[in-house]
Amino acid sequence: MIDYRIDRGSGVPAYVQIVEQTERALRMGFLKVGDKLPTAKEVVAATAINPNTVLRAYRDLEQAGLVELRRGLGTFVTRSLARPGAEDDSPLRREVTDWVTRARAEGLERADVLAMVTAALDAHDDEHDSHAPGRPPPEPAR
Amino acid sequence: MIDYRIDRGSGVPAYVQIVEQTERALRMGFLKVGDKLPTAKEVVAATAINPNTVLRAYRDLEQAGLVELRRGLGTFVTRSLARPGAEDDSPLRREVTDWVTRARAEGLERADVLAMVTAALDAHDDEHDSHAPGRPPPEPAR
Amino acid sequence: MIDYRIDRGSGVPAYVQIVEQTERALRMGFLKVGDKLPTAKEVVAATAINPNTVLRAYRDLEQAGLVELRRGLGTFVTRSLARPGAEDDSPLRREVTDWVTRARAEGLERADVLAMVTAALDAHDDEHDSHAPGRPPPEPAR
Amino acid sequence: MIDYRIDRGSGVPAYVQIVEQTERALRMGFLKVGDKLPTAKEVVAATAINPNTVLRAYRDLEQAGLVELRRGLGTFVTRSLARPGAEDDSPLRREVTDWVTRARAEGLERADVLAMVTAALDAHDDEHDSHAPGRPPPEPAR
DNA sequence: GTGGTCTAGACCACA
DNA sequence: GTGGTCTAGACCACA
Repeated sequence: MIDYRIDRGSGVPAYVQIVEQTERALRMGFLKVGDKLPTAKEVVAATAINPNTVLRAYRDLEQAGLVELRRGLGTFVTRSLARPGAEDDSPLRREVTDWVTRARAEGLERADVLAMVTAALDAHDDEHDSHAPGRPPPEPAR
Repeated sequence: MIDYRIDRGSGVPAYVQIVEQTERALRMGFLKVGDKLPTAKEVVAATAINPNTVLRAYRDLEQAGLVELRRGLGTFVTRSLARPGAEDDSPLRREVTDWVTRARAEGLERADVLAMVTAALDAHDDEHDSHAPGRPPPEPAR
Repeated sequence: MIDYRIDRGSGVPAYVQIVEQTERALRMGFLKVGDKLPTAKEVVAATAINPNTVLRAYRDLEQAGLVELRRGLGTFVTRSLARPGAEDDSPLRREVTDWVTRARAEGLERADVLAMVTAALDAHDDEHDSHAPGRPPPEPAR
Repeated sequence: MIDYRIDRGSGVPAYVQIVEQTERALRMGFLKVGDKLPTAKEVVAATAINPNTVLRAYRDLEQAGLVELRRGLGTFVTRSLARPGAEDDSPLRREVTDWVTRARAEGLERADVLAMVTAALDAHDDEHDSHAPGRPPPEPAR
């Protein structure tokens, strides 16, 4: 069962953190179609956030077509975001695991690692089609 | 000069996005001590957000000891977060650039790439000291 | 400006009523792209429902791509649902106005009128393609 | 036998949908005094909702004086809502059937048709007695 | 001033 | 028991 962690000091709304963590789990295949998300009550017990906030996140996921809230039953995954290439035993996965291990061993913090990857993504997307999926295009000035 | 990109619709407050992007640039050494941040006016022109929002972010950065707001002059970096190991020409950088290129070539989206790295970080930190810097510790249940 | 009316005894959630009334106004062209919806405060003054409930409705409309919530500014229509054929001066409009007038004159209640139209729609859609847009297909038994 | 269709996703509670559909059938004369409603079991088979939900709706209809629940026998219509003017072969019925056919032929969706009729009703009732039966009076501001 | 998040708590819908 | 709506109120983000 997915284990949400809410970082209360990050400035990112709690419900956004739940949505993001759920989407990541879907992309990684950690959550599959039919899987049950934790009940609001369980999330409350684990994270000390309010059940309304959990439901707000689940509703957003529902409107994104990823889960279904069934009253009296629970919340269930209805769509996968799993990617070929991101499986547990794929070469890319093995490589990144290895790379992260070395980065951490060299003393880099979690934030350093994410900064390096983000920088690599930015550099890549600037060189290629800048409207690659996932990177928000620059906002036009109004 | 750092080029902020605000993703309205991400749910993350605009000022948080500015702070995060600035910190990443500091970690990567893209911004160095003495460098000038864009003026609020320039950011407004580039992102269509309100100058107050930019100043809010700069004040947060100032309180974190990273920049200094000099009235009438601008905002300047006062502390580096650059890491040995994250330099432009370090092996880790070359490897991650290469890895990202291959991941993108295999059709993975930006979000997939970030999900894979986050998963690798989570797995690593769970195996080692789970209170590694940067990863918020689990909240205690109340 | 659109004038919401909440029927508290209908069993239909208040936020759904706001969403439905807004969509109807968009379909009729009563609301156009760029138009401002009433502020939450104004709706509260007019309907005695809670501002959170209004915002819940506006958020749903935003996720449907119909409006944009701009903090500090208000909520604005971003997409029209206006239909050729439904304009104020179209033959269909004139005919239905006339028909409603006669139905009411014969003593039929609002609910009777809606029941007759719904019945006519059901009959029509059963004869033609039953998956015509707007009518939910029968749910498969599980 | 009346054929209930539950639109999950409409935001309208399932039991309200059953009540509304039953009332419409009574207004149209599709259901007459003495007619039997489907058993909860039959509705469950057709709609995949829980029998308790069906019973909840039937109890509401009973309290409205429209049906009677007879233990072991079933649920029976005890009162008609049929209206002169709404019969199958009335001029108003023929006209609305014709009008709906043309509206659909012009590409209008079910929701467009209902929006047009609702707009016509609103316009009519605003001009005449605004407390016409069936339209909820405006809520007084608090 | 306008929208946004979050909470606690009441009550409801559904299984 | 699980999700859903609504409220009042506190505090925040943004213009």
